[in-house]
Amino acid sequence: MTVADRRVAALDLMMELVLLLGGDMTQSLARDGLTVSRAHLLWELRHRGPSTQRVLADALGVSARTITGLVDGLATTGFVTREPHPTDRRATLVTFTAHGAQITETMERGQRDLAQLLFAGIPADRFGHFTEVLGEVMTRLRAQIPPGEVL
Amino acid sequence: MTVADRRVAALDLMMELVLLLGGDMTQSLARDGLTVSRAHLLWELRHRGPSTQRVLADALGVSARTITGLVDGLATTGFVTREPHPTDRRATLVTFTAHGAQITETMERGQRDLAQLLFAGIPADRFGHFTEVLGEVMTRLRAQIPPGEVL
DNA sequence: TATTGTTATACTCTATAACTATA
DNA sequence: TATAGTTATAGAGTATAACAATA
Repeated sequence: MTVADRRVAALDLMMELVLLLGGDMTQSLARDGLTVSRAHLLWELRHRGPSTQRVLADALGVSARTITGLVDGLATTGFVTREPHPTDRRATLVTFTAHGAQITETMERGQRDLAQLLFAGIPADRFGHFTEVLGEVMTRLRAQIPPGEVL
Repeated sequence: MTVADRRVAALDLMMELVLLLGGDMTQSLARDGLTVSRAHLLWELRHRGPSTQRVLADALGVSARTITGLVDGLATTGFVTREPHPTDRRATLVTFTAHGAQITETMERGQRDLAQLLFAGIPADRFGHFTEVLGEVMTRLRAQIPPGEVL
C-alpha cells in the first residue's frame, strides 16, 4: 500500500467515524424525543444561558427562520420556553424548563460515558499521540474551511 | 486536567471533526448539484455497479420510499437513469449516465486530495500510531452500535 | 403469498422573501 | 433605517401504510 493509499484509508476511517457517531447520536437522542439540531440548540443554551433567537441562529449557523422552527418544536415538547426579553420588546429569551435542563445534564453524562467507553485503557503515551495528530488534522481542516462557516 | 477530562476533550475534538467534515462535504457537493444522501447513493453505485432500488435501500439503510425520492432527484438532474431489469419486470436497475460516472470519479479524486491535505508531512510513526488508535476506537464504537444498523 | 417500487401522507430541517413590531 | 422574529412558500430527507404489478 502506498503512502497515499494509507492516507485515503485513514480518511475512510474518519468518514466511517462520522457515520457511526452521527447515527449513534441520532438514535440515542430520538429516545429522549430530540433530534440532532434540537439537541445542538440545547447544547448552546447550556453553555450560554438564556439567549435570544438571533444569538442562537448565529451560534448554530442557521437562518432565523430555522430557529423559529426549532424553538417551536422544543417548546411544544416541553424542553424550553420563550420568555420576554427584559429590555428589548422585539426579542425573546429562550430558556430551559426543568425537564430541558435535566435532559441536557443527562446528555452531558452520556458524553462522559461514551468518552470512557472509547478511550479507557489506551496507554497514556499512545492516547497523547492520538490527540496530538487529531489536533493537527483539525487545524488543517479548519484552515481549509472558508472562514465564517459552520461554528 | 483529569484523565476523564482529557478523554472528553478528545471526544469533543472528534465531534468537531464530524461537524467540520460534514459541513465541508455538504458545501463541496452542493457545488456539483448534489446532496450528501444523493452522493452516498452514487458512491454505492460506483462500488456495486447498476443496482436495484431494493439493494440501494439496504445499502444506505433507508426505506424503499426514500430511495424512490433520491433516484427521482438524481434522474431529474441527469446523474442516473432507471433501466429495466433484464429478468425481473418488477425491478429497475439504477445506472450511471456519463455525467454521473464522471462526477463520481471527480469525487474520488477530491477525496484523495483531501487525504493528502490532512495527513501529508506527518511523520510515519506518528501517523501509524494515530491510525492504530483510531482503528481501536472504531472497533469499540462498532461494538457499541446495535448490530444491523447504519451500514 | 411475497417482493419491488409507487402514491399518499406526515414530520423535520433548511432557505429566501415579505411583513410586523420594535429600536 | 435597522433589527428580532414571524408567516408564506419551497425543496430535501426521512418514515409508515396502502396499493399495483410481478414473482
